[in-house]
Amino acid sequence: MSSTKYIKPTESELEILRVIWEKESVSVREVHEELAKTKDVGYTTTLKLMQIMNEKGLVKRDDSLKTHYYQAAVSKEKTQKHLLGKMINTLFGGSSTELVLQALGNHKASAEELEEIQKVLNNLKKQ
Amino acid sequence: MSSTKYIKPTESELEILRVIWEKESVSVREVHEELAKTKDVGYTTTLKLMQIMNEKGLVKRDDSLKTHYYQAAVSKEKTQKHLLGKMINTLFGGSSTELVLQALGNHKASAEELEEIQKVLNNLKKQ
DNA sequence: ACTAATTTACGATTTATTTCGTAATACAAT
DNA sequence: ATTGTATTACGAAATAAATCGTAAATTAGT
Repeated sequence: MSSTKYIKPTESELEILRVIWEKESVSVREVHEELAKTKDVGYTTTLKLMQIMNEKGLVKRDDSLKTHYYQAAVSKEKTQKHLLGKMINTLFGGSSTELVLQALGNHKASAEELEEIQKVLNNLKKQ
Repeated sequence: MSSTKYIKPTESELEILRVIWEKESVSVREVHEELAKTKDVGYTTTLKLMQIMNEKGLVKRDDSLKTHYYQAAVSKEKTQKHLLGKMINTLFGGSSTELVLQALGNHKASAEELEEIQKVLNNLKKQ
């Protein structure tokens, strides 16, 4: 029954989520300041997007004070999982292995990272 | 100089590309037939999208005959690489390892697939 | 040549997303 | 209280993406 239908964040919403995930609770100004570092965008644009995200249920808002504070309502992990799953299906014919091989092939990982992957691999092999 | 600026396919364009990548050369009808299996969409919609994709340079078109034939102008591998890279950056903080771990954790792979991954991993370790 | 069937071209509409201006509101400082 | 400053609310405009109807063109069958 849980009816937790997944809401796919748009590109801009994702940018905002990334900032929010970094902190516990943020004001629009803080998010905007962060976005403005890499992007030329107006304050009210950020505000509007965050309002929309609130309506969609992507974030939660505490409006008890003048300055509203926002928190993520969707976890980074769940979102990653969903979008990754979608990509696997639409772009890698449903094969996570294909994606993993592609990712390993094209981006260099450190020795430590390789060990981490090895561990996960070992665990999977046991089963 | 090659000025091959990467064009990001939209969702619908990607659906079409997937069909085209399967075959060498396809007509709009073939693509549409394929899409219609999973999606309720009109023929002219598919046609229009393919025309747009042609303008964008995502596909090439042979219009020497009445029925036009389309080929992919962007390879599956390059597209995968680009979109994957983008996702790693925007969603996994630039760490391909994080993505790999997430992918391995959430989708079950067969023993053969695990071996394939192991091989790649071994190669990477050597270097 | 005529008709029917299929295809492409064109353009309009709809829907989603992004953007921002202006007004209203709340608070702080004086 | 009045003024200034920062914030939110609202709505509209701009842009991008997806959809489809209708007309024109091409080909095949008769």
